[in-house]
Amino acid sequence: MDRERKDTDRELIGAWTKRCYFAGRAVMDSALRPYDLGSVQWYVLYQLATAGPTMQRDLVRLLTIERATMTGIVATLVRKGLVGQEPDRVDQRQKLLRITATGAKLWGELPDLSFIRSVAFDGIDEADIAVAVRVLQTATERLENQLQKGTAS
Amino acid sequence: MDRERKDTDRELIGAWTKRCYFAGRAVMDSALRPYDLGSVQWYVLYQLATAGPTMQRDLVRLLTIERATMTGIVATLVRKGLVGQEPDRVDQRQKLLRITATGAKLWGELPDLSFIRSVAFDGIDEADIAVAVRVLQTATERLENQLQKGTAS
DNA sequence: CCAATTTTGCTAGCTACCTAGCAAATACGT
DNA sequence: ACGTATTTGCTAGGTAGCTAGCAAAATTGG
Repeated sequence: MDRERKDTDRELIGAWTKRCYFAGRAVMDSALRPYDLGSVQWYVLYQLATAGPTMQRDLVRLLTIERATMTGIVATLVRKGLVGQEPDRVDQRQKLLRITATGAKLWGELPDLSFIRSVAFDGIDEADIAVAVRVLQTATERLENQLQKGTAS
Repeated sequence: MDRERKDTDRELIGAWTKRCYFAGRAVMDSALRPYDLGSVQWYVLYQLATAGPTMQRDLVRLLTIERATMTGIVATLVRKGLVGQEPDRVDQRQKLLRITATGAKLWGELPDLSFIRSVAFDGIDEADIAVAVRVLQTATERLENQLQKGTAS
């Protein structure tokens, strides 16, 4: 691999990272559209259906998104009647989320989404995937670190 | 690498792709916030400052986003007075975009953003980056393909 | 030359992300 | 016990993405 190729990959990786993220979301969104569910709404439902009632702030940590973002997603699910939200008994600041009967019924009707991962990665060398994960993880950690420094000023 | 590790990487790559994309955008957004510019607004300005006046629909293809998304971004830049938008002489459907004097002035004041790529990828083996690009590109192409099929039904 | 099709950009309405700043509740240190 | 932190979730306002459907302009095929 010559020098030019190297430079090109460094320039391309950002664009492909973005495009891959949106392509995956597009397939997921399109599979969920008949059920009027977004990709993150699906994930919240998955968590509540699978692990049982969960504190909103724990879900924030699981998804690594901002509290304000979660507020909106939960509000949508509550409005649709799929999720219940009530203050925790002992810590009144926290909200406990719990899937409703309607939510559980919908969850049971949803298609299996594992085909998405298969479509994307079947047949790709597992070692290559491991390398990709390492690169993405390293870059992410450095960027998040940089953000701390940049914001701290 | 054992079987468990393999499965784990396949489960992780989606999450890290998303997180890496948002981490990069966060650093970019934070560098541009003092100038009241978003990351894609920056890219449009970059294109117009570097390559000269450009047709809106060509920019749509360059960025691989939807026409409706571009409409909004251009509207914002026009509202801020940084970009001019006028119908093309020969094809009245198309809009020609051109950086304004104000836009060019702002462009001249913007900081160099190449530090972002350096922070993220300096010191990472170029061969690993190449592998990551290949994995992301392959997955993206397959997912975009799948979307065609899923939508065509 | 004209009808049908394609291209382009728009609006409306949605998801999902963010920051900034607020208020209430809890935790902590003296 | 009490004042100061910190934690949690909220609102407001902005960016960037999407689909669906419209209207105008251009292209294409008979």
